[in-house]
Amino acid sequence: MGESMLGLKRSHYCTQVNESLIGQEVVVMGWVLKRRNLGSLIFIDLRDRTGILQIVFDEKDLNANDFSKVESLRSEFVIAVKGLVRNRESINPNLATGMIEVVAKELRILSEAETPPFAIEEGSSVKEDLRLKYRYLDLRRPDLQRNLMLRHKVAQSVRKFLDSEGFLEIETPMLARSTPEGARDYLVPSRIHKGSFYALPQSPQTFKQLLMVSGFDKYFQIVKCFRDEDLRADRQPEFTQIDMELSFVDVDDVIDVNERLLKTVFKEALGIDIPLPIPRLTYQEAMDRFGSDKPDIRFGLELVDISDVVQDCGFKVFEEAIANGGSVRGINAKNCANFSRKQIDALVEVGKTYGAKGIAWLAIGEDGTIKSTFTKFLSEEICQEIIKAMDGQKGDLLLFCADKNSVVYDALGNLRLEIAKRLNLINKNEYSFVWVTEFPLLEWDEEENRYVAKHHPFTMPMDEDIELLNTDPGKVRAKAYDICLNGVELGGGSIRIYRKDIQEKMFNALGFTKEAAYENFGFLLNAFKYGVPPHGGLAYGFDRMIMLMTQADSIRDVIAFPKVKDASCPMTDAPGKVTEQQLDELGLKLDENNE
RNA sequence: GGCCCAGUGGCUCAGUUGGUUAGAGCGCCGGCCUGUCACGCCGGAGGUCGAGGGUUCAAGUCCCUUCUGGGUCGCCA
Repeated sequence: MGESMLGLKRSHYCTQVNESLIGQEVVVMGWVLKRRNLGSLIFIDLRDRTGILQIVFDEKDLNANDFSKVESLRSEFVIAVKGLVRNRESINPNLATGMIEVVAKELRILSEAETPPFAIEEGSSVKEDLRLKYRYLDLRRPDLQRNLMLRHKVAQSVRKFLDSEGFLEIETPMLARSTPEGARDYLVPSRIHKGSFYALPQSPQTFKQLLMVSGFDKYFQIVKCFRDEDLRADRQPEFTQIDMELSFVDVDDVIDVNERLLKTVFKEALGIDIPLPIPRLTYQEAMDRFGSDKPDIRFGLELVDISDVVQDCGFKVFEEAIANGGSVRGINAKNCANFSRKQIDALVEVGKTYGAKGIAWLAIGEDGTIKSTFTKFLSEEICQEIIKAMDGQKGDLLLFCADKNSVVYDALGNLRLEIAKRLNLINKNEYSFVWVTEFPLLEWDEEENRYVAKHHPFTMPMDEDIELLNTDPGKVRAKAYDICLNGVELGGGSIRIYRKDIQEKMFNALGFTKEAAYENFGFLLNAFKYGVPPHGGLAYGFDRMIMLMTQADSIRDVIAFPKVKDASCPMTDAPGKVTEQQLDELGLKLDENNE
């Protein structure tokens, strides 16, 4: 920005103006946040990305022409001010620059502004669609500016740490190949190869493995990924991963470098000290205790398996669930026996949302009397055994789910979160990390009637489970791990298969023929013929990480230009129609319904 | 695709069992004001109550349809 164009050159950001500059001349530039017009004395709060600075315009210091320019100032005008820094007559303790002000000698209106459609101030509750339509204004809000500045800081911290550990940042293609398994791909039609499509990557997974084959040894990338699935508060169709891969490593090596990465980044960006080592739970432990593979361990309310106690209790719902291979588990909502019937029904509804046919409950009154939906089917003795197993005390509310295990975990795991929310058991300022390890390698897909990879088809089974691939694939545990923070899956990864014989067993278990495997992953399988190091890696959801660090309610608050729920952009109106000519060039035709 | 919630001046909201001319705060416009910082004081403009249909003597309010946004389940290896 040359002096010739503006006539002035900025000397300081707003909050760089401080008491050490008193008596000196400064030039500041920014947006008019507020004006307070006292007649022949006008105050302006000037805003830039660093904060707010008060400017004073005194009629007696300026000529009439200049002062009428000051009177014309409105919110969001962009101005340049040259003036002297001085102490304020009355200080404002709520402002970082509240001790001083700039008394203006010269004003340039660089740009006028219409009245914005909503007030640009922190914490104002403006509706989401309006904010996103005028995202460039929304982004002027100090909270969003802070979020994006923290995002920058974290990205730099990650780069610095990984560089110091010998990682190389290498870019991988955005125009890639569609692969089966996993999320729906965003497709990009090829003009040259009519009828063929690129896919935007769901992750750089195969490319980073190929980089290991090439010998790059330690790779990372902060990279956009794309998944054409429905959106959520914490899910966008395009999002950013911190992606990494290392050669000559096993599970503990990947965990070690990532624990140090997290510790460094949280220290540098937030000043928070993460104690190492981060606790670990196996997948099975996480499910049994918390009903979730991304457990929030900031509070108790753990699940208790009472299947042994109730397997012959006489209550059909419980007995049948166990007989069908499921279980009966419960959680003890401490001191919630006084919940109203309506409150309890609401909890039951939560369970039903997650597939439970019902939630049985038992309330132990302060006087020891028991209110329950199901004890009438039980003997007094079994009833007492259940209470004992649940550590039920006077005032407690016990909630039970009986079903196949996946439903029991899901229903109680989410009920646990709901109860914690209602009882305010969660300390918002606590950052509780946990590794979840030993994930199942495969899970049964009811629709496709076959096993599918829980992580991806290149995930290494645990050494002691490899033989099970042939005999009992569902029992095979993988060298796969997730890092969870406060009940959110922050990242995940695995050690990859680098041995041909194991990869063949894996494809076999997945029901892939050799031909199908080569059809989809031939380039990777071919590469593995030429000397592949043992390798593994991990990828973080970068947006989610920033969301947790900023305690934002939505992932949209940490992304500059996010999409709304239907994956469109209210500001640019993307996605949009294209011309006939564009379609012709691509060899595409829309059907009548979509023209 | 299912379910839940919300749409009332520019913004955020109130609006009773359906009942005169639909209100408030902020913002905006004009005037006054030399120490404000949520400046103050005076005056003013601004609404087909998301849209369409229905019930009714009468609809912001009740019913149906639809649109928009948010949340969630399915989905997301």
